[in-house]
Amino acid sequence: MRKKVSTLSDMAKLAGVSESTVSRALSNSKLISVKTRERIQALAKEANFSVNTTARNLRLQKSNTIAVVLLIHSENDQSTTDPFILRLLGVIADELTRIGYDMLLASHTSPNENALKNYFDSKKADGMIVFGQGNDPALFDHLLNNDMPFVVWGTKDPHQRYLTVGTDNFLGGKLATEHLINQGCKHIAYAGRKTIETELRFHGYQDALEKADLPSSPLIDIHFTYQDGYNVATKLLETQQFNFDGIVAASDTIALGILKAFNDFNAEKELSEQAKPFSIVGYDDIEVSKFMHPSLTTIRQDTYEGGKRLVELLFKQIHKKPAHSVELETKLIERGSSKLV
Amino acid sequence: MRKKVSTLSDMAKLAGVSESTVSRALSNSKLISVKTRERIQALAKEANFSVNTTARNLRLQKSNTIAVVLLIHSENDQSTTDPFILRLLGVIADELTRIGYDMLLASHTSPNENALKNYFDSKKADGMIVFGQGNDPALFDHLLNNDMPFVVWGTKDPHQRYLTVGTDNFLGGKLATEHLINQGCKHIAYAGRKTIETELRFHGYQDALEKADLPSSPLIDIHFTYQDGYNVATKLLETQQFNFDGIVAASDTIALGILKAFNDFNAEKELSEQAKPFSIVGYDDIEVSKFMHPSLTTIRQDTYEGGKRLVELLFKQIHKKPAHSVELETKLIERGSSKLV
DNA sequence: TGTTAAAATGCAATCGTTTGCAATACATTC
DNA sequence: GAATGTATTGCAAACGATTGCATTTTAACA
Repeated sequence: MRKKVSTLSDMAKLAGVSESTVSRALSNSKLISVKTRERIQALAKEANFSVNTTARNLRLQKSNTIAVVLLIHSENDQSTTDPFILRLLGVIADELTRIGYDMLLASHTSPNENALKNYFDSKKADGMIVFGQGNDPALFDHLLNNDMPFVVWGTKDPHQRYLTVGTDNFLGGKLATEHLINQGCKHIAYAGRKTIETELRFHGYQDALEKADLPSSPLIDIHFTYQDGYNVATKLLETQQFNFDGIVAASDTIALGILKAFNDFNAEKELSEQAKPFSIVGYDDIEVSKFMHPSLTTIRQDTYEGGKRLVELLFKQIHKKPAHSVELETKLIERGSSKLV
Repeated sequence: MRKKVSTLSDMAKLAGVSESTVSRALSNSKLISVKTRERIQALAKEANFSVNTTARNLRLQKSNTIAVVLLIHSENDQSTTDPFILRLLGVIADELTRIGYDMLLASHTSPNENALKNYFDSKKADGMIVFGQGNDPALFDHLLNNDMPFVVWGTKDPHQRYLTVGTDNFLGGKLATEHLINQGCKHIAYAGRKTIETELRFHGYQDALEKADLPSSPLIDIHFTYQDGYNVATKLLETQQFNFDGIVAASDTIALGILKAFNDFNAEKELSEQAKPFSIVGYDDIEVSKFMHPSLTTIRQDTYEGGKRLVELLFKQIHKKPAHSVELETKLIERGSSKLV
């Protein structure tokens, strides 16, 4: 095997020209004659040479990398487990790969301004996509003040100065609830948590009930996981506190957990002791929801569209073009789980 | 706002010392007196300074980054959709973050040796974790020959010289099949594809049947998605070719797709026309499998353990320590879906 | 063939760190 | 106070690419 050529200067020697010429030839500059350009490109391919991105980035003062940051706010906030978030990450990865950018994935447990800012200061990333708005509205101010490009997945709020991509959570909560009302449900509960990102879903739920003159129950506090949905619902069932004919779940995972708890519970009971069926609507439309039996009625948050828009919006900022938060279509997907009563 | 200090030289001026001193102080070198060291560190914190990683990496000839590469072999091989892979990615991201490394995520549609090698040549990554062994055994040779550290998720094979982490696919297929046999199934089908990674599952299936003197059917070709499981099964049901009392599915997604097809089919038919129930075992144990009704019997591939081992094994290589492929525990998780007959 | 403009190439500075070595400061001892 | 040794610090050369400007080559024309 020939001595490996790993730098521009190696290539220069190999081709008998200067480093500048090689550099220009490889970037297809028309300063270089077509003949030498092609010759050098062929040579590079043959020698299996590719420029050192680190050096290149240093010189160009950019990183060609987008940081995707998961802000973890509590023990139970397992973003790296959530199928919806994971799917969204997959889409983003595809998008970034497509346009030639690298994706840097990191999760932060106790996020602070500097941790985020550091991605830019240390020139690790040219832009950032953040999951988890959290409860610290000042968290993003540092970034904003130094105009570092970033987008947040989540709810748009007039008070926030940063850009977001997400569905209309108020509308989502409302659509879900209205649907259950139309199905004839009278005692509708809301299962989930009140995070900044999802609080509006709960308000949408309350609003719909109010307009229909139906009572709203206090929120059933459940983390966004299958397991917690299952645990909490099981407890309610066992203590006979599970007396709803409709449930609005803050995520599909929660909804599926609850459904499972219900099925398991009834499976072990005599007919007389069984809990009564109920209708349920989820949120997200993760892929598996369609394949449950009964399939899950839910509010779709289109992951493909969402991922694309996040990237698109981020690059608008990077290129200093005008940009506005986007609200994805917020749509009820009607399936089997809401026809159980 | 004071002029922002963004380089070592800025810091040097600020502190009234040389760049070298700042550099050493920040890396806690004992060459620098404790007093100035602390002073400078405080100053850096206050000025919100952090070293430029790009420059640092160039100088140190490393990237502090691990590339995670998804090799996509066909249109239908949607790794970025697969819940099992996505979950594994989440674990890896957590692990890498924990030890202070960045994770670079990329998918490649038409992988070739150079595309992979390029991550090292261009100094983008110090190591690589690969998903998708594919059908080109020579694909990794370039990497091996230039001893670039990488690990592959998948099946261990004596012919392969590279390191892998994964379950014992032969055993997995066998356990799944034996379990169905023990449940009394007589006509057991295998649903999935024959990729390098999973071919052994099929052989395990065949082996178990052979040992039990039962006939094996030809493989039902299904891509590793819910949807394809659903589509193919539906077609079989409609053409009355669905006459198995047991199915070994090559993934949980396939299994769930099939179950759904079955449920949907029977829901629209008269009792007399309904397809007969069957037992089914999946593969992976994705989280949702536990929350199906009936819950899915499956072969667990522990994602947490798997992710940790991948990272661990990779770093053994990076640090030039002896390393061997690891085979994760391959275990049948018995649940409801295999007691249907 | 000589002159001039245009095309192609090369020189050298720069991006922000780290680190071997040289240089300075300080403390210690006689 | 001189001499020695030890702690601290600074100088300057890398790391590998890009690019404005200077320089050379080529082409074109008289």
